[in-house]
Order: sequence, then C-alpha cells, then structure tokens
Amino acid sequence: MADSVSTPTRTNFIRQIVQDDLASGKHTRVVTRFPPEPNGYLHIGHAKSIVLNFGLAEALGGVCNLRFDDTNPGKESPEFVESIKADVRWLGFDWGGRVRFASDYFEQLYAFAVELIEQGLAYVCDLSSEETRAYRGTLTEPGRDSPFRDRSVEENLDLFRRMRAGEFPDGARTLRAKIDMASPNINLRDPVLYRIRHGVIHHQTGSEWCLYPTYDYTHPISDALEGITHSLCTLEFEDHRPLYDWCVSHVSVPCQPRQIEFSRLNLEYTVMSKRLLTQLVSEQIVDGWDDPRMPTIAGLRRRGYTPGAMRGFCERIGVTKADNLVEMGVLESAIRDELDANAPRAMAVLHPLRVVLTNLPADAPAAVEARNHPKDESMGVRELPLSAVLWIDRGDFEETPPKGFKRLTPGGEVRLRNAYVIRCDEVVKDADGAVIELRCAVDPDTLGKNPEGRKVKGVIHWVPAETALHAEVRLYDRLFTVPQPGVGDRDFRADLNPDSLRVLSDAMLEPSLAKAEPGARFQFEREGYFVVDPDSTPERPVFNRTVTLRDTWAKAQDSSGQARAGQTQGARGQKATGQKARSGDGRGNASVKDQGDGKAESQATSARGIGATGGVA
RNA sequence: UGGGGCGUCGCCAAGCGGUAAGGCACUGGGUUUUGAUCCCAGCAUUCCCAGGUUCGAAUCCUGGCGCCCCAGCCA
Repeated sequence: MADSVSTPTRTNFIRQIVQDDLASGKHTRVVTRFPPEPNGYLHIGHAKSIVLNFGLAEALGGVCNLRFDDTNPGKESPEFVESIKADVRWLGFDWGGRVRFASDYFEQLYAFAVELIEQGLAYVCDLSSEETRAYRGTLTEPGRDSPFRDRSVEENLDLFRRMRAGEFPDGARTLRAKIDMASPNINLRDPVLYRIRHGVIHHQTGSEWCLYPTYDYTHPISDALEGITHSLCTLEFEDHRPLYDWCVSHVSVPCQPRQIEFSRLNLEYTVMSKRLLTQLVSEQIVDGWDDPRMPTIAGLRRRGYTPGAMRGFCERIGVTKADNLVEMGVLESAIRDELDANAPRAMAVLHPLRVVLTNLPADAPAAVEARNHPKDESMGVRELPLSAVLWIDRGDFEETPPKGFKRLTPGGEVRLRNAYVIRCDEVVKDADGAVIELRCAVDPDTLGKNPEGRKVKGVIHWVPAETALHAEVRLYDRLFTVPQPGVGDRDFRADLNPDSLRVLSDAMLEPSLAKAEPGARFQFEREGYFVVDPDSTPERPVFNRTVTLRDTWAKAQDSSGQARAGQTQGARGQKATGQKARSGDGRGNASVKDQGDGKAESQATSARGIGATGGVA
C-alpha cells in the first residue's frame, strides 16, 4: 500500500542545525546513524529516531548507517539483529551498503585505548565494582581518586594486554579514563572504558574477546570512524556529551562528530521501555514481540499499520527537547488517514443477527454491484450475492431505540448498503426472550434509488447468509487502562486492560474476502480497518482490527451518561468495548478470550533501567 | 543546598525583538446509500510566575516556581 498521505516534512531544531552546517560549508554531506542495541525488538519510539536519522539523510542527500551497538553480548542475540533489519527496511529505509556493528571496530577500539594509556589518559584499575561505586562519591560530594590511578604507562600497558589475553577473571580489573574524580558531572569521574567478560559467546565475534568496551567509549569512536557528522540521541545522554567529546578529541580518529539530543517519545496507554516490553513477552502477558497490542514495529505491522502511517505519525509529533506524552489519537488518525485513502471497502458482520427477507422479488438480481471505494473509482467494483437470508449486526437493531437512533427498529426502515431498503415486520425471540431473527420486507423499488415520498436515514451493512465466510476476528483495544502504566511505584501489570483482546470466533464476511492474502487491509464498512493476520488460512480466515472508524454516534451515546458494562476506561473511539458491545449483547455467540490478567507475582518496578537503547530511545 | 535539561491552547508543536502557524482532540453547520470520508466555521488579547530593558518582549536581562535526567564494570 502506498504511503500517500504522510504529512509533509516539517523542520525541527536538529534539521536546522544540519542545514546550517551544510550552508556554512562545515560539512558537504550529512552522515547520520541509527545505532540500536540488538537486545529486543524495535518500538515506535525507535521509529521516531529512525525517521529522524534516515529521513534527514534522505531529505538532505546524505546517508544514514545502520549500526548495531553490540558491546554487551550477554543481552544480545541474532534474532534481534534480524528483526531490527527487517523493521527498518519495512519502514522504507535503506542503509546503503553493509550493516555495521560496533564489534567491527573492536580491534581499533583496543588500539585507541592503548593510545589513551600511552598519553597517560587511561589506567587499569583493580577496584571491585562495589569499591568503584564507593569511590565515585555522590551527586553532591566529589569522588576520590582510585589508588591505582597513578600506575605507570608501562604497567598499564602490560596489564591491559594481559586483560585482553584473559589472565584475569570477570570484575578483577577495568580500564578507566583518567579525567576528574571531582567533576560535578558524574560521567567524568574516571568512567570505565573496558570490562572483562569471560564465557559469553558474542553473536558477531564469538569467543574472540573477553574484554568488552563500554557504550560511552565505543559510541563516539564508532561514530568518528564512520564519518558521522551528526550523532543524534535521546536526552538522557546529554550528560554524556562531555565524555563523548573527550573520547573523540583524545584519540586519533578522523573526525569529531557532534552529538545532539532530542526527547524520547512517550505514548499514552502503553509502555515504551525495552525492559517492560521484554517482561510482557517473557511472562507471556502478550503473544510475543509482534502481538498486535504491542507498541513494537512488528506488533504495529501485524496490527495493520502501514509504513506510511508510521512515518506520518513521526512527522506529526515533531522533534524537540521537551518531555512529552502523545495521545493515542494522533497515532490513530495517522493510520485512518492512510487507510481511508487506500483500503478497499468490504462488508463484515461481527455480531451476527439473522434477517429473513420475506418478499424478495422473483426478479431481484442474484447479486448487486458494490464499489470498492466511495471516492476512488480506480479501485473498481465487486459483486455481492443477494439472498433471502442474511446477517446484520446485532448492534444495528434495537427494540427500544434511544433518541436519534437511525438503524433498524420494529416497524422501522433502513437501507441495506448497496441494496434495498427494508422494513422490520417481525421480531422473533427464543424462550428466554432474546432476539434471534428479524423478518423484514424489502421495498423492491429502492435498488439504486431513494424511495418515493420518504427519507430513510439509516444505512446498515449486511452479509448474505448462504455464501458468508465464517471468520475469526480479533478486536484489539489499548493494552493498559491508564495513560501512564506503572507510574510511580506501581506494578505496571496492575494497569493491564483485561479486554485488550476480544476474539470473535464466528464473524460473517462477504464472500469476496475469501481471496484476501495475509497482510491485506480492508475497511469493513461502518466498523473499522482490518488486516488479514498471518494465522489466517482459506479454511479459517483471521482478521485483526487495526483501528475503528471514528464514531460520533457512539461518542454521543457515551457522553450521554448511559452505563456501559465492561467498558474499559476512556476507550474513546474503541467501538468494541463501547456501543456495539452494549447494544443487545454484541458478544452473542462469540467466544471471549481474555489475556493479560496480570497473573504474575507483583514485583517492584524500579525507575532504573527502563530507558536506554543505544542512544536511540 | 552537585551537574545537565525543559516549561507556548486538553495533547503535540511553530515561533529566532515587530505585535501567537499547523496537526490531533473538541464544538457547531453542510454534503453523503459508511452516524465514515469530505467541506465550512469556531477553538491562546496571550506564551510557568514576578520584576527589568525597549517605541515594541513568547522571544533579551534578573530573580523565583515547577517538571525531567544523572551516583551500571547497561545502552
């Protein structure tokens, strides 16, 4: 699907800096990089960084490297590098040439460390991690020099070589930069440059190394080696910039990239930290990294989002240094814009109610023609078989309608989309009083024209019963019930939305949908946008709801104060838990499957460690 | 009571000393065989607060207030 409706690229403070550097001749070509650590799947916050970095290079005639920041092998895996490559490609970006790894530079990084030692700017320290912390001081008190700070260059060189040779166990020694233990910036209090890690198999370098460089040391030098002009990262690295600059200015790299920081994306009703997302997956609260409720790129893709909508969303939210919390509505409007323009229409009945047409004319056509898009004729037309028995949605009939109800009522008339106007003559109920069938008369003179002398305001969708496709439809809602899950000391799992997934096992689809391939997107008229799930088979079609249509009627009903049993908090625009479900028990013969009931044991969510992925959110 | 950032409409966000863009949301109204889309209109006399400079300040200065980040051999 074409990404046609992304909003035009707006400028931002980083783009201005880059353009200024180009205009002044400081740089002749912009080179950026996207540097994820392969320790999880990419999420929509990464998409912001990807669109910024690749988009900037693309727009200004430069290049953007994809570089894996793989300096902590214990947490990383080839699965993650593959998923990241696939996600960046899916978003429509190209890193021109080979993928880079920080581990490509391990040998050079080691040589630069030797340079630092020779200059007296780095030393081997024998303090344990606990001692190192104790010597570091606090936010308000300066640290103390390590007793190993003044080792000779010769001794440092020897020790560092032996560290590489594997002579010392994990944690026995580190290589530290010699900067300033009294610096008010804690990052400058002799930061660790290298640590020892035995026994881990690195996904790229295997067991070649037992010495691994830290992010603070690796990142600036990797940037410099690649000729990066502008190194864009998130705000939490702002304090590290002096160290970044220190590294590239004390070692013989070919250039000194400029680090610029911007604020991370925060989205309401979801979580964005890799630690929490990993937890959702590992505790099986969701169905994997690509669960359609996840804010991962893989999840959004399976949910039915398009690359164009993702890029459009990123353009809309902008790039600044201000903390932000973006409303879901922005994301939803981005995908609706794109799908409204590009998704073919179809009809599907989610909560089927049987309707019998009692007087279908003998000369009625066997099928009616329907346009695949109300505005785009190039999308063509399709045939809808017509028959005397059909399905409509239970929510489109009310025995005692609220004021303003435009759908079917006893004795009332409604238009069957693309077909006749019908009138409900009889309501058939079972022993318990539940409506099981409607008997309706068609007005034979209303095919392709309005009835004479009266107006029929309501239009409802339908599916012919004989030829209907029985399908599974998965209705997704927000994963959490509160805008900021786990805020404060709460366990974020306590904020999970128990109704984030509802599976309708017997939805009825129009027969033309039989040939839809996984990944195909449609608008089910009056319901929303849906995508064929990879689980789908010809025998058992499975559709995921990407997003509902805007529904001002449901919204008006909500705000008129009517009770909504089982309604999740603030599910605006989420028809599934709203009006449809409320009216006449839309769950009918659908099975309801709850997931994510927060079964796991409670565990404190520390503020620490929820950030962080290689300077890219 | 260390350091680094940030505070413009409900949410994002332009603005770069010359008199508050835009998007989302919201509220009306129109078109409509999707209560969708589309169209039209409305939506900050005011920019965290208080002083000051200036003919003129969201933009400059001073002082407050509020929020975020930093004490991993994570990134």
